[in-house]
Amino acid sequence: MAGAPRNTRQKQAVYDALTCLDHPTATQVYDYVHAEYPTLSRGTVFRVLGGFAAGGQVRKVTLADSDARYDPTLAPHGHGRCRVCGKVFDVFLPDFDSIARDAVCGGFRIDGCEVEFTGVCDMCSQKTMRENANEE
Amino acid sequence: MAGAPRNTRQKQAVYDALTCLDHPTATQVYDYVHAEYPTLSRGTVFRVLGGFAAGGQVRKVTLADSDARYDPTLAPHGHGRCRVCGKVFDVFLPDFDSIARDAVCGGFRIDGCEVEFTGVCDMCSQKTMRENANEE
DNA sequence: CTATCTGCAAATAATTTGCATGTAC
DNA sequence: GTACATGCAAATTATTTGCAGATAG
Repeated sequence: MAGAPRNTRQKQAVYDALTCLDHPTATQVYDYVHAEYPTLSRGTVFRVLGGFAAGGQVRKVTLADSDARYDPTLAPHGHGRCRVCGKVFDVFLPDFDSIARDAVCGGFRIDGCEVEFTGVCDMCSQKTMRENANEE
Repeated sequence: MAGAPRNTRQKQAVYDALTCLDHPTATQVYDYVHAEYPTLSRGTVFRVLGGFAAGGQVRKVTLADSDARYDPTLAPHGHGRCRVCGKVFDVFLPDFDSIARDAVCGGFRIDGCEVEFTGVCDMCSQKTMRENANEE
């Protein structure tokens, strides 16, 4: 049988990066931790993140038009992504679980649900309005 | 300004593949069309699929733990993915649009919503039940 | 004709993996 | 001391791109 995972400086650094950064990709995590630990390698970052995801300590989030992101927030929630600047937001749905309940369909036993909203964030839509005003 | 897209044998073959295959990845489309047109290249498949997606003729669907898939069904719907066999199902939600309405949050202007359910499909859960029965 | 499209091959870029060494416990 | 973890580099794989020649309209 497999032994217990061990606590290492590298795992701690990767986890810390997840809480400091905002829905980072593996590469963004690597850049962050590599600045502090120059020998911490890409392979380790991917392995550690994969281990966290498999162990349920973090959620691996796959959104359209971007690499996999890692999210330390475990409470059920969806994500919004700004089509303009790419920023990712947590979206806490008022009645998340009912979405799955309503969608049950013949024989498919649902045990998870990911929701992604695309749109334009506040900052980007204001910037667009300003630019349109200048053109007229 | 850009001229109108042209109709080519290659585009037709790629679109046909989308309707024959079931939520295929670009590589699955390539394998399919390449069998009939041995010179049709990977680059063309990716370019054609990207063009279809940009033009709104097909939906590019990004699910967890798999490459991008392409879906010719344009009516709003979500997707279910079997964790065991990987099969992808269309899931027509009873009140899809209300999900987005309920989730509006400060300043983020939602214009699209993707929903992915994970679970176990009918065939795989029956197989599991059979295997458990044999062990006892 | 000519702008768009395609084939091909090379370039990117994310992620995975093998293996020898390091280290948590 | 031993099993798990890391560093490094090479391998894999999806996707993109540059460019010269083909072709739709």
